[in-house]
Order: sequence, then structure tokens, then C-alpha cells
Amino acid sequence: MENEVDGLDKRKAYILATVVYEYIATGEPVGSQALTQKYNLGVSSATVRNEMADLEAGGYLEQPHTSAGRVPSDAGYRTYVDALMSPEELGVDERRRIRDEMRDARAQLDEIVEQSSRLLGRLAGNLAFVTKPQSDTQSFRYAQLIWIGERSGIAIIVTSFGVASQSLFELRNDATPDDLTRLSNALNATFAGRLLRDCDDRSLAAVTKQCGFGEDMVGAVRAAFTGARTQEQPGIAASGAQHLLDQPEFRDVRKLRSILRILEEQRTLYDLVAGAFDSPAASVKIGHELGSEELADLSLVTVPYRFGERAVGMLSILGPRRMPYARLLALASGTAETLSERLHDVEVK
Amino acid sequence: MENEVDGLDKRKAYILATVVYEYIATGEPVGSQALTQKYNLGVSSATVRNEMADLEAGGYLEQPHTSAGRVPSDAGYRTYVDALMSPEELGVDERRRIRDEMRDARAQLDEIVEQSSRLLGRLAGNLAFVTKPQSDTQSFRYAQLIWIGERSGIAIIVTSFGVASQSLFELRNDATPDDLTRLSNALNATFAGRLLRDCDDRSLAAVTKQCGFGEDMVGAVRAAFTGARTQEQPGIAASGAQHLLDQPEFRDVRKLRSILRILEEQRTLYDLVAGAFDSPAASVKIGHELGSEELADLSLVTVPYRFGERAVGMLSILGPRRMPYARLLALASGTAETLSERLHDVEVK
DNA sequence: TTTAGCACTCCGGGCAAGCGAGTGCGAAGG
DNA sequence: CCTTCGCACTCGCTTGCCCGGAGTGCTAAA
Repeated sequence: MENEVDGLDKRKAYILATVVYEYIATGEPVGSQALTQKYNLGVSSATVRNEMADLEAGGYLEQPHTSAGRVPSDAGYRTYVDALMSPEELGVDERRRIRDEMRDARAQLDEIVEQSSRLLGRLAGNLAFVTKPQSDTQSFRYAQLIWIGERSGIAIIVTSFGVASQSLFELRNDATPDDLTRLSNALNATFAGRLLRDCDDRSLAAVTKQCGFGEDMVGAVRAAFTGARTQEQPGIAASGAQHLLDQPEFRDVRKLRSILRILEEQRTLYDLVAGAFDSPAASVKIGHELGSEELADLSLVTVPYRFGERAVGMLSILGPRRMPYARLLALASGTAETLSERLHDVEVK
Repeated sequence: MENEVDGLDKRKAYILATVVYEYIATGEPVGSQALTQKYNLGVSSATVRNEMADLEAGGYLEQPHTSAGRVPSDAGYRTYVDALMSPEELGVDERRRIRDEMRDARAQLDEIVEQSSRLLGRLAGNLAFVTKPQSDTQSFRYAQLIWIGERSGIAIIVTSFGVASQSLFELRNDATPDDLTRLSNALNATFAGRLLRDCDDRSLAAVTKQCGFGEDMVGAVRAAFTGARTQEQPGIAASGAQHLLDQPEFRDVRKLRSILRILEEQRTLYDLVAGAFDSPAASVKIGHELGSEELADLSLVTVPYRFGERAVGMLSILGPRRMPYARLLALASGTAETLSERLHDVEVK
């Protein structure tokens, strides 16, 4: 039937939506009377009570204890996010403010990523974090192999976002500085503009051998490119942890400890967003969907940012399940958009 | 007189030391009876009471409220740290463990700095942070100016710790790739091994002009070196914030918020240790000495680490004033030592 | 100068009472 | 058959109170 949503009739859906909305707003378990008083439901509290009992039986609501109001369950939030809430858009002035604040960062990849995480954390009033562009979605810009002595050299590779990575290598044969320059030029000519992940080992070896180098040099070049590809892979800027302290759900200090630990282990932080990485659009993970008991009463909103058409990184907001999803999605999208724009400023042309 | 310490007679000094020691150990305000029971003072609790009243009048102790025990004041801690406590040394096995764990980090500046902050945070059970080497204490290793088109080039400067910084510049005249190589070689020859801060603008200009370049190129080279000098200046690795949650003094969430905020603002974090930067030895700042009301019940232990003879950065521990100063000083020194050793592994020779 | 004794203070835990918000259910009404 | 009303019941939270324990300051005696 068209007046069913997710297996709920229209009235149940509306009541669920209202409960979630009210709980998000107040943080207090919401009861039937309070609901009928504040919202014009057109039915009495007793009816609402019956409906709420049904919703609880269906797993959408939970009761902290008898004689308390209802609170949404993971499933309740999920339905709300997927089907019930009305999406939000940022106002023009909000957009402008985001853009203005993003301008404060200098045109350096690290700076604009950090700035966007600070900005998002502050606007969203929650913990925000932003992954640096996956380095294998960046493209190769320049390589320079530098002779630094009879037996060793240093390889520098610059990506399209102006990130330089360097690695040392040994020189086994009697290569001259000129040889290295020749090889640098050949690499630059061959791979210019190509995605880093497409600079595969085979073509690297081919170019190196063409310049008259042997296996040892192939290994060095390969290592240099691998270094550039994996460098800073899980690099993440996080910010806004202090806002979590305002949330009543963190009166319990143990929760906080989990968060702080996660914050310091970039690895875990990265795993959190990793799941969202395949999907090109915004994603919301609620409570247990995060896959960890520690994080069971948190939610995560993740939005990709792009360079051109390609999604290159993620902006995320981590906060209590009881978060204003529509608003945060709008904020994250807006910030992602601006970040994407600024990405063009750091591009090495 | 030789049996006075800091204006306190011997018995007062001993009682003060015991009070501080006991308070650090238990976290409870310490009363006269408890003290005489646990420590063999050779006098009755009443006498201790009188002495404590004197110490309070002298500003060394404070009373949270009437009918509670005494707690050390900033001045009390200060006297304890300066004159009363007995310094600690790490055991051989502890040293070995630190060394072993530091070996886990790869030979990259960032990694060993982060590893040492993680290690120190965990061992000290407090928030630890480590500044990266001041970049102007590093020395110049290589410069490479790369021709990337008719009108632009990229300058890459590698420091003695293998940190590469890059900057873009414009080419106004019709310089060729060979010209740039020639200039690179000249820079390398002239400045090899010199401290970055000693690569002054005048000598840079001289070398550049000698190679036949004009003012525009001088500006570019100067900018590149300035970039290398100031890059990452306040770079700080922090870790162990979650330990602070165990401390009873953080039951008050507002305290925690200050800390988290500071943690995210590298600037403030840097200012904290900046004061200790001139002094070559370990330094302890207690409570209000930190210069901020927010941090008034915290203390900071700071120890420099060296490269060769030169102090290049700082290891710090931030925790409640009630911290085991002697132990933390020993831990920080031990970690600093090991960090200093590992610094040689990242040196670009 | 030290010690013993004593009255006083204050914090914190434990307990009971009362309040308020909310539920569930049976019966009445449309 | 669905909705509504009325009512008894539940339960957590707050308030007020009491009491024990730890500690202090003061006075007087050794």
C-alpha cells in the first residue's frame, strides 16, 4: 500500500518520526502525554500509548525502564534516517560562511584538510574527521632521482596535490648524476599525469631498463613509487572531541575513554570510514552498525569529497546516536563541496 | 643553617615531604593522624597538627575545607620538587624495554617522534607529547630545483633528518633545466652540512647570482629555504589523553574540555613547552606556573632531547599536579635518551 | 615544647518519603 | 472495531534527615 512506510502504517510512521525528532531535540525519553501536548497528533495520549507499545514490539523503540518514556532503537533511527526525516539544505549564508572560513587555510593539502575538519567539528558540534586524499587516487606529477654520492641516491616523487615523498636508495653500479637525470626525465615523460595506482611495476621496470639500468635500479624506482602510493594512506585530521563532552551520554567516562583511544589510533579511525569508502554517496551508520560494542551508542555520518569526478576522501562526523542527522548530512555535504573546490588550488598543474 | 631547607626547619621539611608523598600516592587529603600512623615521625599527631598549621600559614599546604586533611599548594609541590624529593633512575630492564619498543618505529622522523610520544604516554600513564625537531636546528642536506615548464619550477630541500619540503616558484627569464641543475649543484656545494638557520639570505643571494640568475630567482631560492626552515615548526605528536580520565581530578568534565581543546590547538600545546625551550635541562611547571587558569591543577614535566650536543626538541608529560614527579622525570629522560639515539638512524648522511 | 584530651566542624553515605511522569489495562463510547 | 477515559501501579529521582568518621583547633598538663 502506498500509505505504508517500511511496514508501518502512516500513523505509526508519523508517531515514530515524532518520537525520534523529540528525543533528538531534548535527550529525554519521550512519553505519550508529552508527545500529544507538544505535537498536534489528532489523537489522544492513550492511542499514542497503544501505538508506541506496538512500535516497541516491532523493535523500533525501547524503554530504559518501566514507567519511563520511549527511546528509539537502532532500527528506529535507521527507519527515521532512511524514510522518515526530511532532508535539509544549508542556507546561502551558511554556505558562504563555510567558504569564507575555508579560505583561511593556505593552499596546502594538509592545511585545507585540517581546516575542513576543524570547521566541520565546530559547525556540527561533534567530533569530525577528514581523511586525506587516498594517495593512489592522486596522480603522478614529477620524479627526481638525485645523486648524492658514489653509492646512494634519493628519489623524490611529487603527486598532483603537491605532496612530495622521498626515499633513499643504493647505487650498485657506477651510475653518474647524468644517468639519474636521464632516468628522471624518462619517468616524467612516460607517467606524467597518470594516476599513481596506474604506475604499475611492469611499466616502471620497462622505462628503467630502457635507460640502461639494471635490476637494482628497478627495485629502487619501484620502492619509490610504492612509497608515494602508500604514504600517509590513513592520514586523518580529527577535531572537535571537546564537543562530545557536552552530550549527556558522555557523563559516563568510560565511553569517553573509548573515543579518545580511537582518536589516537589512526588505524581504528580509518577502519571506521573504510566501510563507507565504496559507496559514492553519503552514508550513515547507527549504533551497532559500527560493529563495535564500545561505539554502540554512537552514530557516524560519512560523506565523500571529490576531485573532479573521482571520490578521493571522506568527511565524517562521529557523535551520539541522538544526533540531528539531516542537519549534519547537510553540513558535511556543504563542507565536502567547499573542500572539493579548494582542492583545485593545491593541484600542481 | 645547614638544617634548614628553603626556610623550613628540618622537621617541617620532612613533614611537608611526607604530606606531598602521601597525597601523590593516595589522592586523599592527608590528616595528622593518618600521617603519624603510616610514617614513623617520632612525634605525636598533635605536634604534626601544629606543624601543619604553620606550613599552611607559610603557603605550602591548603585545606579543601575545615575538618579535612591538608593538600599541597603550588608552593608546596615546588619545594618538594626542588629540594625534598629523591631523584629516581630507571632500572636496566626498563631502559631495555624502552629501547626495544622504540625499535618498532621505522627509521622515519615522524614515526620515531610519534612512537616516542605513544611510548611515553603509556609508560607515564598521562598525556605525553613530543615536539618534532625544530627545523632550524636541522642542517641542510640537498637542494634540487626542478624545471617543470617554461614558466615554473619546483624547489625541493632535504634536511639532515630526511625531511623534504617543496615549494613552487615562477621562472621569469628563459632559464633552462640545465641552469637549474647548475644552481642546485652550487647550492649543494656551498651549504652542504650547514645548519638551516645559518643559510642566511645574503649567502643564498650570492650563490644564486654567481650562477647568473637575477633577483627573481634569488627570491625563489630564499622562499624555498624559508619554507624548509619554518615547515612543521610547531609539529607535535601527542598521545595518552585517555589516561587522564583515570585521574580523580577529572571527574569534573570542564577540566577535560580544556585539555581536549588544547590538544587540538597545536599552537597552545607548543606555547606550553616553548617556555622550557631555552633551558637545556629538565623543567617542571606546576599549576599556576603554567600561566593559565584552566590548567591550574595540572603540572608539566619537560625534558629536552638532543642530536649530538644540540637540544633539538622536547618531550613533555602533562598530568594532574598530583603526579609522581621523580618517576616521570626519569621516564622522560630515559625516553629522550633513546629518542636521541634513534635520531641518528634517520640522519641523511 | 610536646602531648593528651576534648569539643566542634564538616563531608559523605544511607535511608525513607514524596513527587512526577509514564505505563498498562479494563470499560465505556462512537 | 478503533478510540478514549479513568485508574491503579511502577519506578526513578529529588529532598531531607541522620549519623559516623576523620580531622581540626584550643586548652591545660607534663
